[in-house]
Amino acid sequence: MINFKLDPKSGVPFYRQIIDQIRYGIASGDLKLGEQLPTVRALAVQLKVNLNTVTKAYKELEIQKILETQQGTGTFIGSLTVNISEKEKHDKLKSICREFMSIAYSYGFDVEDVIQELKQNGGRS
Amino acid sequence: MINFKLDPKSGVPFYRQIIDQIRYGIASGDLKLGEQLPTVRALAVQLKVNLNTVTKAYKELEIQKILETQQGTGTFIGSLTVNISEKEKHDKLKSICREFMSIAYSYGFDVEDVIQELKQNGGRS
DNA sequence: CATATTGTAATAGTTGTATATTACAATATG
DNA sequence: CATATTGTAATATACAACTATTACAATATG
Repeated sequence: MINFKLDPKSGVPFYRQIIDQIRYGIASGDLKLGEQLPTVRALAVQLKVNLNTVTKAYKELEIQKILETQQGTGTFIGSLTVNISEKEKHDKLKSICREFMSIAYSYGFDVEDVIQELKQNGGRS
Repeated sequence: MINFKLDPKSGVPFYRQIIDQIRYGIASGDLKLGEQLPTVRALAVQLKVNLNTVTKAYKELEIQKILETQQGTGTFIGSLTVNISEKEKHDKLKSICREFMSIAYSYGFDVEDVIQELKQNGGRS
């Protein structure tokens, strides 16, 4: 199961964030074939977004055969193997890091400060 | 000087990508105080986006005192100083990093991945 | 069978993003 | 001074994203 998390500051549409997290979850083996995802209503409540937003994400993945849905039952991981290219992964990492540093910089931190902190506490503190 | 690049697939608005790249550039030492940025028109042409889009990015950074602009002359990296106490600063850094990593985790990236990326694009100068 | 649960659909309204276009204002340059 | 260059402003248009709301359809459950 994924620990879904939305970042409102990222500029990335919510439904895209949901889609990506599911895709990355499958690709990394974190989500397995047949596993049930949260219901559209449950995830909407959890993420504090509208029902339609979750629905849009699930539906797009269903069209891509990545998810399988059954009305009245739920939404499940389909059998389609998800491959995420190294380039796409790297682009995503870059995008996340840029946003990270953009925020960090606004508090006066530079890359070294952040690296130092991450090395020390692993972001857990 | 930054090698600006937009990723239309990322979902991040163009103007936000421009902002992030500039802030990242400063935080990584790639952009130095007083350095001139491309003119709004030049960057618009280079990135193949509308003049207004670049303007929006520059203007927001100007409001935040990160850039300084002079009509007829150009746009330059300003001197943003942040004054908060050391303890407050460190607490902030910790909380930012925690937030960073929780998002990175949801995409399957770990601390090492992030550190690696930050080192790559920050240690270049 | 009755009811709850799950996904689906449709409509309307608001906000944000980006484009195109035109024009003006301030500064630099010859 | 004349002109080019740079940032600024204003308007209109189109589309995407998100929300709110209501209702329906298919399946599961007691």
